[in-house]
Amino acid sequence: MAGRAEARQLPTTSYAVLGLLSFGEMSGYDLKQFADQSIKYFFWSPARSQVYSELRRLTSLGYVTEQEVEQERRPDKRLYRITAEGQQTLQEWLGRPEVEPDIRKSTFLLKLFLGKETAQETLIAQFEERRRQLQETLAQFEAIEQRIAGDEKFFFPYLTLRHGIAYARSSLQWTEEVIEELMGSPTNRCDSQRG
Amino acid sequence: MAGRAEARQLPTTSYAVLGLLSFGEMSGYDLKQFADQSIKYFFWSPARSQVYSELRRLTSLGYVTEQEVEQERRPDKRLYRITAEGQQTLQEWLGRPEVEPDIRKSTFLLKLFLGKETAQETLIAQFEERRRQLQETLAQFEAIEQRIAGDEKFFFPYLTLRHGIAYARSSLQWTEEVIEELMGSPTNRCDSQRG
DNA sequence: TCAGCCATGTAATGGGTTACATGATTGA
DNA sequence: TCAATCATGTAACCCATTACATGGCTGA
Repeated sequence: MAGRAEARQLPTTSYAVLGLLSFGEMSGYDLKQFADQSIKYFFWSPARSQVYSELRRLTSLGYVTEQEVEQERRPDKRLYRITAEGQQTLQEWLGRPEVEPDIRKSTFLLKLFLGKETAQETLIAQFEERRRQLQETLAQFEAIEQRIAGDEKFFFPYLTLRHGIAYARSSLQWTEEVIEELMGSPTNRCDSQRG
Repeated sequence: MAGRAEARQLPTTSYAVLGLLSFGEMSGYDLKQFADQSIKYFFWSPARSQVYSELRRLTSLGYVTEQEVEQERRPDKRLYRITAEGQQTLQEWLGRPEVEPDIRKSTFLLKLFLGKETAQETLIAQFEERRRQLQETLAQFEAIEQRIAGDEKFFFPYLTLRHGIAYARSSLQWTEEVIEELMGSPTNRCDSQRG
């Protein structure tokens, strides 16, 4: 079953799921929660339905096995465990030398790019909201940092966290600089309200 | 035609196209090139086919008009121009107060998160490649900066560029710190080759 | 009583990519 | 001669989201 020859390559998302399962046996529900507390910040926050269909695919490929668990006071669940073949597939992927560039989608920066079409007060208000969000994120990250810093078990997650913190700080600084610039120039460039 | 009542809301990508057209009349081909030199870095690098289908949609909604242009030494082309209704739709979108969080997808950080499954030399090699890419990007950005700094016409694009530069620098610094840490600890944490 | 957690799924839709298709002109 | 640029499109595929569907337990 699942001979490796016909293996058309998997989407990155599949490796993400496989990777999360390398931390231990989980249900689909657990997996979604785990993702939302970790890789969501730099990779992926899956829809519930996708988690379950992804797990079915990995099962059919022989990369994970499922085990039904009956519970009394909770709905029954299925626990998924990575197989040796899954481990091997995961490590092969991790070991590939190419480094793919990041994908980013920032509606905020898109709107800024088109800022000439926007009223200045509106833009400033959006920047202030952005600043608030960044401060919130940064605070969350720093709280997590305190919990896991120095813990060998979370060494690699900790490194990604530090990346997030560095980004939040630098982005925050840029935000504050731009707010000052926008406020310092009283309606100088284009008051483009024509509607 | 295109009464606004039935307007089910557009995907962000449509506003991106509309926004690029607010810089002036263009063909689909031009638009793709423009995107690849600007918003690609923080929002979107479209497939050719998507550009054309997006333009057809905007045309059918009345937000842009197309004009066929015959050329002698080049294939004929269609030039697209934003309409007053398109302008209005764009500005309405730009003016919305909510600030959507960014979406990021970094395969690199995902692999780092799962670093316990990876051989240390492999990880270091990937980091060095990452550093190289970041240096390259940074150099490109700084070259663009020299071209457009101070130009009123590109004030808002310039702000987004500065964001990109700040990010590249901070990310580069983090990268170098981690490389040193990974090299400084000679195979200390988990030599996890079990395959 | 009511929100929120636990737990899993199906169906419909659509955004976006890849592959396929065409073909003239320009410059190395 | 061969690659690159200019220029537009169709068809197939699929990843991913949203909406719909179910239902018991826990704690405020």
